[in-house]
Amino acid sequence: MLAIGEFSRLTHLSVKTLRRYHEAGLLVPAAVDRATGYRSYDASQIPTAQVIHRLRELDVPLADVRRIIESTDAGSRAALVSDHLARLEAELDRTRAAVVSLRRLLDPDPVPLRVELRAVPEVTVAAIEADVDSDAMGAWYAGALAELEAAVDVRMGPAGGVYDNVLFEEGRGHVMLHVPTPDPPRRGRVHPVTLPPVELAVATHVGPHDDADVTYGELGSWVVANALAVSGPVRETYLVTPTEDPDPSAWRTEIGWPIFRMS
Amino acid sequence: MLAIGEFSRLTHLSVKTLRRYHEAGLLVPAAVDRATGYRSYDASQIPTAQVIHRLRELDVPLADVRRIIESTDAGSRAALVSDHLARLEAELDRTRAAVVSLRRLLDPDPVPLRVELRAVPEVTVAAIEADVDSDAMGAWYAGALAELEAAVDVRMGPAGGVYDNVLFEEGRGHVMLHVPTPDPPRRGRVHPVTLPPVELAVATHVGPHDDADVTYGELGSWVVANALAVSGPVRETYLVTPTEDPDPSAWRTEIGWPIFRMS
DNA sequence: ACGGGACTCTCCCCCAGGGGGAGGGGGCAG
DNA sequence: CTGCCCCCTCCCCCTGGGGGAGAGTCCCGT
Repeated sequence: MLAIGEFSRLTHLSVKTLRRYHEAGLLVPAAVDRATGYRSYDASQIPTAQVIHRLRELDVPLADVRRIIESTDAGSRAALVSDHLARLEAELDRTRAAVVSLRRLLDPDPVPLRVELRAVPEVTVAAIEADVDSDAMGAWYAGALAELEAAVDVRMGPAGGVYDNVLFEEGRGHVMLHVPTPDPPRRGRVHPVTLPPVELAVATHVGPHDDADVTYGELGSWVVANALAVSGPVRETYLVTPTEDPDPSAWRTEIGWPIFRMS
Repeated sequence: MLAIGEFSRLTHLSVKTLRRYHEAGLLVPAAVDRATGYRSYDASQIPTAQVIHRLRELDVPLADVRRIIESTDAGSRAALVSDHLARLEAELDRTRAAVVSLRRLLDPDPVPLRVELRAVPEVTVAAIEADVDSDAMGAWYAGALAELEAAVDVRMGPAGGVYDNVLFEEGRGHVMLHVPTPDPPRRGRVHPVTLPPVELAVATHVGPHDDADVTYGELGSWVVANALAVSGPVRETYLVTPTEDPDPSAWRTEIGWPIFRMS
């Protein structure tokens, strides 16, 4: 049996950290002296400690580490681990996108943005709606688009989306994905929605959605500079989507902000 | 001029976060109403906000973000940014190493460790010593090894290291890198050191140093199982180093733990 | 049997980088 | 004038630790 200090030396985990893992139920000492509170570890706990160490290096939250450690079944453990590796992959993608976007932002001569005013009439579409966390948007978008495409026979134009502003302010909000079609069906999550007419300031965003906020910002500057004001949820139109071109740099999204004139 | 809520919508930064950035001096509103405390932002601050957003996505600390934002010179700004990108690269390397090591740890049939007891006589070597943070170890090791190799003409064996145990417990400790040579010189940081004789439990670690702690743990288990105890700093011997083979999976390090018999 | 030093215990405060919510003032339209 | 929405500050919460105080324990040597 090993005292906490020896166990610390053997695992390269600090004494503080070992105590915290005990408290969290992650790595419970093989024995705790009732009288003194002294923790005793068994040498057989060293491999577990090292798995925890590796998972923490990968920024796996302690709660998830516990799930992995406690899963006795090798299969479910492997599944949990590969879940997290997939999460790391996704994070890496986001990091790459942020680097690309940062370079563009620091580019000394930026591409000027073209903004167009457009009056959009009332239209009835097939839509799917939900309240979504912004970090779950990617998955929701893919699923909803697939369901819409399966439910709609005749498409009369590109798909679009309507995004509540609180989504961007608070990370969660009402979103709607829609496809224009005659006589929209009502099947599964798909149902008809009538979009009200609006006047939009429209700019086209080229590239992956990760840096759409840059176009949002430029659009916002333009709106402010032209003495207009924003009212209501953002409308997006997907001109080129992953379905049509797998290369993210080819994607084209129209971003339309409902405006009214500040008289 | 924009109220904080509008600015939030335009930049996709939450109101809370904007206030925090104001407090941190990162993004100071163009005007603050003396009487009410209301913050007003100018549309020209949107690009700055987006650069900050990107840098935070890359986990750049707020203090460093401030340095980047405040550097008016485009050259020094680019240098600061690429510093952080290099840091991200290094972190990515560590993540990759952790993934590899994790897979090995979860491997159902692990490679058994061979441990050898070895009596090491007193020896006088050319050495460089320092107190080092464990996250600065890599850089320190490379620099010290280069200086040692330049200072020593005749090498009588592979280089070695002596590592204080507190380095692993507290993340900082005394370390020594040494090369056996006749008549050790005294030049720059290099000076002669006489290493006392010890009895070592020795195991060979194959692969990059990132998962050396796994071998440490196995060695520790063996030492405990054989009713021995550890005393004194760890000794390492570098049999195959990056100098000899650039492939990390070919590196070989002997890890030796000074022991004494618990009679 | 008794020091003394090394070890361990709990408890509290600190950090970054935010989020949640309370409680109170400001501004504008109906 | 009265809602209602916006904004303010202030405080506590989260994760995953680190630092240090003050007190109790263990064990070795004498």
